[in-house]
Parts: sequence; structure tokens; C-alpha cells
Amino acid sequence: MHMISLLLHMGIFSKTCEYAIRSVFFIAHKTADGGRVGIKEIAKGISSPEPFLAKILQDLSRRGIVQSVKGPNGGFFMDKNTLKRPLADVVEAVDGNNLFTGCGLGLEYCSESNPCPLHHEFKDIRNKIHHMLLTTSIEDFNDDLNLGIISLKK
Amino acid sequence: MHMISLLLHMGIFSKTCEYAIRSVFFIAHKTADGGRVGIKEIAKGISSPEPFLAKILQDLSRRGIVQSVKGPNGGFFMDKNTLKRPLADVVEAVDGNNLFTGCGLGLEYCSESNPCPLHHEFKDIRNKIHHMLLTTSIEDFNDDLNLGIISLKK
DNA sequence: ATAATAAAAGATATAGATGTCTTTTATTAT
DNA sequence: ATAATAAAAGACATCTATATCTTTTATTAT
Repeated sequence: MHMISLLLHMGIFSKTCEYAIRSVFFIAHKTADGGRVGIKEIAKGISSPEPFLAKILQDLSRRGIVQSVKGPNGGFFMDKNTLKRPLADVVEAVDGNNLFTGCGLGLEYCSESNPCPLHHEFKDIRNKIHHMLLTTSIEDFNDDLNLGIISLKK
Repeated sequence: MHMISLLLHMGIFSKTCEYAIRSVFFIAHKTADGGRVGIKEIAKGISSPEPFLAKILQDLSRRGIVQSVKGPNGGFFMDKNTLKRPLADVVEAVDGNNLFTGCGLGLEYCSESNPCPLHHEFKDIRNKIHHMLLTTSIEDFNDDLNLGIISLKK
């Protein structure tokens, strides 16, 4: 009888959010000079389960993070304005703003005027995460992706 | 038919880890001058479900983060050495070291020599989190807890 | 020794996140 | 108009984290 508990995930973001970020990077880089890219190609390009990604992209589409058209030659794309949006918009659309505003110890009462033990330490970190996501735009990695320097596949 | 998805948690730590941190703070502050504290009192003191917390403390006990004795006058406590251990030990015992070492985008290939798009940005944040948890000891908040300045209850 | 106490251990239950499948709707090309 | 394509939508399945309950073991006091 085992004592192994594996801990599969537990990163900063949810799996959904990881897929969301990788997919917007992928769509941005594939459709920067026009055109669309289908769900199959995106799913392959970022090593994600296709139907699950479809759900995520439906949501991002509803929230205006990505654009889409149905039918032949349809697919997902991003307009010029969307390309310039910060990653923070994607994260907030998927995981909410809890990562930027929530208490690190999960305490409801915790606030600036009534802080929990770790409030100030966490504020610093949360601000850093938020700042990083606000200063990184969706299109920031297009060049490196074009050059094949970085990858979005597992 | 609703489109609300609430997003109950999604903080930095798992709920389990939040309870773990709050409980070691509580045990430290209650048993700093000797004595033991029972699971009921701990659970009340940190607003956590008692049986769930019992599981967490069993695990922390096995891993040497807290000490315990059974029977009348039994309960949990922490010895002097344990009180000085960094919070990072608690987090690692519960959530593993993924938070300090894992890829922000969930990519397996990602490493220092073969980084993902956000690798360097994340390294910075991960280091900051790790540093904060390494420089905060379990007993750091005993005084403030004694004075009632801070609380561990929801 | 016995009874009372309190944690440990094991089994079970629930909820939310993750993943899959089928049907519907919109668009395009013929 | 019709057929083909591809996303949207809805229903369903699975898995993990979270939570609960019951039984067992260790300790203490009588």
C-alpha cells in the first residue's frame, strides 16, 4: 500500500489557463499576417487535448480575447488590437483576478487595513506577477516563435 | 442555464497548503511555552473542517513538521527546532516543490537551457516566492498572534 | 487491568477541474 | 439551394482535490 501522492499539477496557473496562454501565443504567431488557424492545428501545436481546448477557445472568443469564424476557411485569429493586449487579460478571463488580489492564506477578512500574517509579503509577489503579465503582450513572442527559438509543445 | 463559473479558489497555494500553513502558525503560537493543542481547538482556531485538517496534520506529523502524542493530554505541538524552520518546508511537504521549480506554462521540456517563452519572467517570480518562504519562519508570527494583532480565522 | 482520551489509519463521499462526445449553427463554395 | 466545413453549444465522463465518517492504536489516569 503506497504513500505516493504524485502532485500532478499545482503550478501558478490552472491547466485551463496554461492551455489558454499557449493557444493565444500560437494563434497570434500563426495569424499575425492575416489568415485563420483551425482548432486541430492549434491543439497539435501546443500539445493540448483538442475538445478541451475547443471549450477554452469558445470562452476566450466570447470574452473577445480571440476572434473566430465558422465554416470553410474558418478558424481562430486575432486582430491587431488584440495582439497588443497584455497577458493579464487572458489570465483574468480564465482564472479570474484572485491571483492578483486574493489572500495567500485563503482568508476572507484579509485586506490592506486588516492584513493576514503574510499579507505584505504576498502583496509584493502578487504585484510582481501582475506587473509581469501586464507588461507582456500576446504578440511579444511572435518573432521567437517564427524563428523556432521557442516552442509551445510539451 | 447559467454562464457563471465562480472560480472558488485558484490562489498561489492549494487549500490543503493554506490550512497547513495556518495550522502550523496556530500550533506554534499555542505551544511555544510547552503544552499541546488538540485538533478540535486547532480546527476552530483556523476555521478549517476538523476531519480534513486531521488528515493534513497526520501528514505533517509523518514528515516531522509537527509533533504529536496520543491519549489524554495529548495533541499536537512543535519543538524548538521545528519552530525555527522556514515556511518553505511546510509548503514543500504539502504542495511539493513544483511552485519553486515547475514551468509556468506547464511545459515539460522547459529548462534553463531550453526555456519556454515565459521562463525567465517566471524564474524571477518563483525565486521571489521561494525567498519569501525561506526567510519566514514558522514562529515569526507568534508575537503578533499573542497580541491578537493578526488572526488565522476566516 | 480498565476506562477515557486523542491521534492514526482506512474507507467512503462530494465537488470542481479536466477531458470527451454528439448535435447544432454559421459560413463558404459549388 | 446543396453540400462541405469548422466553430458553438450542450451533454456526459473521469479524475483529483477536498471533505467526512468509522475503526484502530497509543497514551494517560484511575
